Amino acid sequence: MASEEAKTGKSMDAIMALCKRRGFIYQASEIYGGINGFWDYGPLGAQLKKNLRDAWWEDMIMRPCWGKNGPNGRPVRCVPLETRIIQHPKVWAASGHISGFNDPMVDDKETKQRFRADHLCGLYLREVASDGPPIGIQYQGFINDIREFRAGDPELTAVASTEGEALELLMPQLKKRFKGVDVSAHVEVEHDVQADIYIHDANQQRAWIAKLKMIPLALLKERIAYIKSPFSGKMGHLTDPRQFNLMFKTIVGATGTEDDTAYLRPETAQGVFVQFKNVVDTTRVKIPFGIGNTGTSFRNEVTPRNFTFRSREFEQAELEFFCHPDESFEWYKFWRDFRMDWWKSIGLAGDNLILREHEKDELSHYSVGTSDVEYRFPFTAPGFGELEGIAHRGCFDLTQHQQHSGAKMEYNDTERGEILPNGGRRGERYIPHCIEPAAGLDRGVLALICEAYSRDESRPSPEVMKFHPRIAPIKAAVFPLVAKEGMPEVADKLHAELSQRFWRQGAIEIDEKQSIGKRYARMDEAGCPYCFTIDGDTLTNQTVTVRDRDSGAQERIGIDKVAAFLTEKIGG
RNA sequence: GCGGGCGUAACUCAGUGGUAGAGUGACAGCCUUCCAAGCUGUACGUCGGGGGUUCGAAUCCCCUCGCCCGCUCCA
Repeated sequence: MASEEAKTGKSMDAIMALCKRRGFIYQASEIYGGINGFWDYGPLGAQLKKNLRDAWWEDMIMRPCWGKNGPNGRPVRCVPLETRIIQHPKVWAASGHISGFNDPMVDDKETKQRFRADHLCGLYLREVASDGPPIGIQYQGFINDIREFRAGDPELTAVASTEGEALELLMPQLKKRFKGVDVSAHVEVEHDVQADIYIHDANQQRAWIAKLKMIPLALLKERIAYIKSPFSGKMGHLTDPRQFNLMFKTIVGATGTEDDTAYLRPETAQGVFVQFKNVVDTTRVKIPFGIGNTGTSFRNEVTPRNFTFRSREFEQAELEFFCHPDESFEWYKFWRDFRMDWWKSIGLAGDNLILREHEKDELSHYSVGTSDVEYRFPFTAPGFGELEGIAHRGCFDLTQHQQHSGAKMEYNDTERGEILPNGGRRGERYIPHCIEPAAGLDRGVLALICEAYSRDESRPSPEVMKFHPRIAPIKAAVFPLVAKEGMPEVADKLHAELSQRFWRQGAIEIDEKQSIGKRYARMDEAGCPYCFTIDGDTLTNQTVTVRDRDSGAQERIGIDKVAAFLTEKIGG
């Protein structure tokens, strides 16, 4: 805790206490003891999150990139879409989520590649010296090699779902090792769980050298440190096999059985890919264009922790931006940079926000580029936690769905191809590439809260939530300095006027209870940026004081200028 | 998943076998002409939950749930 504060100046315990006390975030099902990995938003948190979601929607869909041109020199075009949490189970088979997340998985710690533990095949090389048929002298060299390996430890490994596949993958390596010996011709697949591999000497004498087997889970668990990673080729680079059940199962239909199993989506993106063809066919969009989709997703996180950071139910704001393959890298860079600017614009400016380009070996097999927008949360400091990933997904997803569903995902680009005699274009058919800026709204809210939280011991109310005015859940408060001499009536009138004008953006509060200092303090904790106070002078000269949350400074403005002042500060 | 810590009022916490407390906050009233001021009063407790030991459990024991931290992990 102490080190946490030293690094960010902020205590997560204090932030969580404030979130509870002021109604930003509550534990889900708290009166029943809570439920692991789920959190609810209180009134202020719900409004804060709505403001964040609205900001995303406005800046990504309604007026993409604040009206800036894309790398093609034309305005960025995006349309919204709303797809279901529950999709046909085949969607998740096509996307790879079911196979990827329902079986014991092993990761290569170095290359970050993950694979099913039961797909790890290994060649077990035997102790040739102890038994087995004699082998010609010309092979002495590799026999010595073989002796270096202990029986039972897979020497060569591959990831494949059948032995046939594994053999294909491993044979080139075997040939390399047994240079000059024709190994492949003498592979005998005995049955579908293992294969024996032989070599032949010059006299056609056969010698058994290895057994290819799926590595049993028990062995994997016990000897994981001694098994070479099929990716890095090094021992000790594989994690223990672990059961991942990241997909949330559910059953569709009132009388449904296991046969009616469906899944709650782990990401909103697949709904967009699945409807890509419909959007193209029915809305006159032209590539390049984006499809945005916000909504709730579910993952059975292995370790939900760090307040709301890794919740099992969370909301995403994802844009799938489709473009021609040749232009995809330009768009990738464009979106990466814009998304960084966007987070800065709503208050995450400064050293706590970074853009991190993934290393090559960190990338998914289909991605040519991925960046994370990361925030230094108090609980990640001095490190950072991911807010948004901007991924170049290539044509992977559309291709997967084309293969699994049989639906053509090709786009007919009528602005490309050779020029025809009539001046038109022949057109070009291709599966578009996709750039995906995928933001976590709940993580965004948490980052905004952490960034906003500040303590100033010199103030009578030390805790202040310094939200950017655009996302602050309470936009303004109106106070009569004292609850008499006609001030409450003037305050009521101003409050009604401001509410009428700004209700879309957030709450406008009014408060006449207790001392003025206490009322300012309450608003500081809630993150309300501006307080307007009606005092004795108001009654004579029609001015009010505006108190700035962050500085505590006051200025006087005409009561009829308050709405204009707020418009300038909070937009709208 | 492993290890450690914690769980008592809305918040922060005291209470280690004998009548559940304090400060803050909230609410109401008085007062108050700019920063959690003062006075009076009020409300708020499954002591995380369940079981056990005991004449008696917030307190001791067992189980369980939740949160935090470290390791691990985060497609």
